Order: sequence, then structure tokens, then C-alpha cells
Amino acid sequence: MSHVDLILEQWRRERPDLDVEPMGLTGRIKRIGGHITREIESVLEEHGLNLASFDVLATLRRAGPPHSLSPGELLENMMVTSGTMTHRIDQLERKGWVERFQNPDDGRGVLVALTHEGFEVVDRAVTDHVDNLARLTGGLSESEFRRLDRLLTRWLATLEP
Amino acid sequence: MSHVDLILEQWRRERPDLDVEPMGLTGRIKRIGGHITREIESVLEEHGLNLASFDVLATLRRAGPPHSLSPGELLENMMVTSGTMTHRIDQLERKGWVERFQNPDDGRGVLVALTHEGFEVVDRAVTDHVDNLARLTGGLSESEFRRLDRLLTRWLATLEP
DNA sequence: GATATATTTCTTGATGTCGAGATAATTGAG
DNA sequence: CTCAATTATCTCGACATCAAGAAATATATC
Repeated sequence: MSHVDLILEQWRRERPDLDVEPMGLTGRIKRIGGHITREIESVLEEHGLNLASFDVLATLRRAGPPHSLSPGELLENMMVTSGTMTHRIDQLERKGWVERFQNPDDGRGVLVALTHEGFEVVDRAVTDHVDNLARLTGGLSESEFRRLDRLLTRWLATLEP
Repeated sequence: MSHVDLILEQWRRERPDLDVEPMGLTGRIKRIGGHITREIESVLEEHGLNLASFDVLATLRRAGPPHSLSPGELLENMMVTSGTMTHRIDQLERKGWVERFQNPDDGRGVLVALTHEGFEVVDRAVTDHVDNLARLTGGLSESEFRRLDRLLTRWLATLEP
């Protein structure tokens, strides 16, 4: 009996009027999310990264050459505020993994670009990262994996209209 | 094409050597988690609660009479540290929704109990909360819901041995 | 062209969390 | 019984995040 099922059982006893099935589904999502976040962070730590830094570097890396985006474009890809993004870029700039340039086409804006070192760090990190994700999803059979992926895609589509 | 699929496509182009399927699955989990967290928080806010406070009150509530647990027992149910738990209890105590007692059986420990007001707040909040969760999962058919729940349970079991 | 409105990025203050260590009481080995 | 080890909780400092708003520039309307 999992942690989540225990919670549902308690609610059923204390509040039999409630339909707790949706709570089970969302609880499992959040619990799985918590586990994989912790595991991911422990692998990234070996590369001197946290999840926040990796998110930024990876977004620049996978955007392709010239590996530069504005803070606003980076924002669109992550669920954080602009203040948080400023802080993340500051941090990466101090480490020498990204650089800020003035945007030549818009005096208000800047561009954030991967440095050579930043490129190498994120390229090494992402290799370990995908291995780690393969391990974390490795307990599922291929068929389970596919069915789960399809159902999550379905659900996500209803949440991101 | 969803946000997650876009990311996978970029990685496939930039790093064709990587197997990005697991990244898709975990990305969808985290993205769904982000959405439902935000939606949940906005409903709890109407009751003067944040997710942290609700977690504590709800744990006490569903534990059944006398609705009291030690900080250590509360810790076991949540993925947080002891310092965080102290802070959460402080906050709820200031609001008058829980009280601390000295544990009569163990001089080192305390017990945290719901007040009458705290009981009423959490009982009202959880009613709205489950309605909200039903809405958030309402885009899935009954069959999809059941299959998804079963697959998530499977996966969670492999992560919580 | 002048002026109001948008947009882009950064700043600031508040809050929640963690991690390491302090404090106090209990437990167990001799 | 005594003292070391363990356990339960709290304190403190650091850090990531958010929300609101400031500053600078761009865009649109007249």
C-alpha cells in the first residue's frame, strides 16, 4: 500500500462524502514529480549545476546556433517569473557559462548566449541526465511506457488548451 | 504540438545521439504537476491557505480524532525538512488553527493539534479542493482516468520500493 | 513630430525551503 | 546508576522564488 493510497483511505474514513479518486491521481503525479526532481538534482550536482541553471543552459543549447536567446524568450520556456530569470542569468554569468549582450535590434533588450565553457558543461550534463531519466523510467515495460506517455499527453492537452 | 514535444524535437535535431523518450515522459509529469499546483493554490488561497499550510491541516484532519500528531509524524507524511515543519507549525499557530502541547509521554516532544477553527477551515477547504481536482482531471474519460491511475501506481511502486 | 501606451528587463522586499548545528530529553550499555 | 549515543524539535543563515513596481526603450495614435 503506497503512501498515496494510505492518504486516500484516511480521507474515505473521515470524509466519506468526498470523491477522493481525483486526489489519488494528482497525488501520484506530485509524488512521482518529487522523486524524479530529487534524483535529477543529484545527477546535475555532479556537474556543478542545479535544476534552475540546467534549465537555462539546456534551453540555450537545444535552441541551436548561435545559442543565444533573450531573457523573455527563456521565460516562455520555463514556468518562472522575470525576476527569477534575472537571478538565474546572473548566477550563470558569474560562473562564466553565459554572457549578456545588448540586443542590436532592440535597445530595451539583451541577449543571453552560451559561452564555450557553458556549452561543454551542458553537453556533458545532458548526456548523464538522459541516462538518469532512462533509469528512472526503466521500471516500466515498453508497452506501459508508451501507454503512459500517451495518456499524459492527452491530459496535458486538456490543461494547456 | 505541445510545449514538451517542441523541446524533444529541438533535442533530436541538436543531439540526435540522445534517446529523448524518457525526457518526454518526465517532462509531461513535471509540466502537469506545475499546472495542477498553481490551480490548487489558487483555490486554497480563497480559504486563506497556501499548499504548505493546507498539507499540515489536512494531515491532522484525516488522521481522525483527536486530530493531533507530533511534528515528527507530520514530517513522515510530507517531503520537507524539520526546519520547514517548525516554520509551518509556527505560521498555523499564529493564525490560531493549530496548538502545540507538550507530549505527556516524551519530554523531548510536542504534539500539534487542530483547533476548532482550524478544523472548520480545513474541512471547508478540502471540499472545494476535491471539487477543483475533479475539474482538473475532468478532461479525461473514465476509462482514461482509470488506466492512467493504474500506470502511475505502477510507476510509483518502482520508485518507492 | 509629440505624447501616451507597450514592452523588456531589472530591483526590491517578503516568503518558503533547506542544511547544519544547538538544545533538551530519552534510551541503552556497562 | 552513570554516561555516551540517540532522538525530537528548534534556531539560524543562505538561497530560490514570487509579486509589484521602476527604468529604459519601442510603438502607435493623433
